Amino acid sequence: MRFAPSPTGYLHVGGLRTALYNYLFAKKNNGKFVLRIEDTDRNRLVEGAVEKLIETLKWVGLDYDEGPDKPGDVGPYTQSQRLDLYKKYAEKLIADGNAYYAFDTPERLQELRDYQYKNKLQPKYDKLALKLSKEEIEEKLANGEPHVVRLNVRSGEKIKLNDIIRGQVEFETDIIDDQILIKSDGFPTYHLANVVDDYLMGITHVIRGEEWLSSTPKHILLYKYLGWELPEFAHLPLLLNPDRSKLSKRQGDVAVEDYRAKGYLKEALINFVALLGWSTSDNREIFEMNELIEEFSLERVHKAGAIFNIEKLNWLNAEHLRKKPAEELLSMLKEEFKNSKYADSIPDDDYLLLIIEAMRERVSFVREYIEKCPYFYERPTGYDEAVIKKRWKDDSQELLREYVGRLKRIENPQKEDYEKILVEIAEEREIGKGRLIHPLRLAVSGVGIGPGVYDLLFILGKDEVINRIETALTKISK
RNA sequence: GGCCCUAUGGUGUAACUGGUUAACACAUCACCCUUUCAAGGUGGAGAGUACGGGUUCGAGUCCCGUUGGGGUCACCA
Repeated sequence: MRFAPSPTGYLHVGGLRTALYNYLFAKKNNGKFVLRIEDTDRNRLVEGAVEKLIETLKWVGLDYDEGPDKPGDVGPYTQSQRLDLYKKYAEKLIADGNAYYAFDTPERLQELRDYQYKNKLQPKYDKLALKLSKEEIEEKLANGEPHVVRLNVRSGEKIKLNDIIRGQVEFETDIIDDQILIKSDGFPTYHLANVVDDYLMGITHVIRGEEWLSSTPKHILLYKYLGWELPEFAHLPLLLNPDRSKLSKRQGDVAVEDYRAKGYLKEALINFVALLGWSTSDNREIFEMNELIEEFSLERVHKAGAIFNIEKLNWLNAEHLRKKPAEELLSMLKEEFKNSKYADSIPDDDYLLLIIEAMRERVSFVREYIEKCPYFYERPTGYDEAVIKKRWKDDSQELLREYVGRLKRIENPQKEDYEKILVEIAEEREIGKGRLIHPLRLAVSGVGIGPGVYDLLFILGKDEVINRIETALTKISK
């Protein structure tokens, strides 16, 4: 198996899914997963793209057995380092009459296309170069005339493809163009390079996006002309924008790096992307990587394109986040703190651990451990007006004073103590606990929502609670 | 436009080789729980399976046609 991206700067989520399916299939079948860099387009090279790609792949946990930075049996893994190989096979194709040199100028090709377009003809190369005599070719080559190598497609044949996902697909060779195999700069095109490499690297299953389906017959022809056995093909459905067009940058984030930066967990991203076009018969939703490996099968990949629905990703993120052990959340949270406004005063571990448990069911992202409960890290800067209006009663002042009074008498109060004194007051005065709970929460946190009050009070601690209530008593009025 | 792929609620999917009122999850709404907010639980609304024919006792599942969507037609991958 292999994942063969071109280094254009970032890893597209569609690419992530392709990589994932390849990875899962390889792991499931005890095969190898190879990373190959397809950098044969010199015009689109992006500085540092390969490193970035590798880093991202590493982050999501798709480790490959062999790749540019992980030498193995079938290297090199970067196409620009395999040029002689492509040349060798191109020459073999030419020698066998299955490919040929062509010397057409871009202008002539453009004119040809314009003519064909105007006359509603199939746009294809007209095989003009095939009329050249052997001597003419020799001479042009000797003169160093710019040239390409084209695939010689005979018309009137049928190419049958048995796609694992789509079943049998047929193409007429008449509509297949004499694809350029070697460009005039000496680099191969994707078609040649990918076939040569897949064969030489022993790739048994080609799993790639559906956008490759229509050029597959060209690849099949190459295998045939080279006398090589065909690999299995599986063309994955595309990932779509909400308007059903191909997933693009214009309508949101498409780079894995973007989602990482936004705080999505790799577990959630992997889980989500796995479910875009694949499912188990019981419709299970939550998977860890090892479970995906266990369950995955190409036969259960859906055929139609899938819309990238961010709401479900958010839900999955919350699910995976909640599953994490406290220790792991702690280190992630501390990392998050470094980039927050509290970077200079990061609370100690014990304190954060309490918050983690109190907030666990209330957050979907790590950063929300900070954003959703700033009152754990600083005193309220104000009090929610709507909550004051709704919860602050005539007796609130007095009740809170009473609460503070009793709290002061307790040495080292535990969570139960905070509850006990509240219940006592409520019972003695024959009022509902809510009469106390809501003003208390407001006084101490400034807002009307959050973890259970007793948790809240206990975490803040006796001194802080007393201090905050006293401050609130001077500030809240109605 | 040619060729190819494709079509189940708003979204992602399920429904063994055709056989009960088309299931699950996300989102949405209501209720319960917790005197908060979440999480959790329960229930509701939401598709008669793009449309039209046909085969069959019976079709989301098979066949034909139509329509919609997508991909591809580069010296890009």
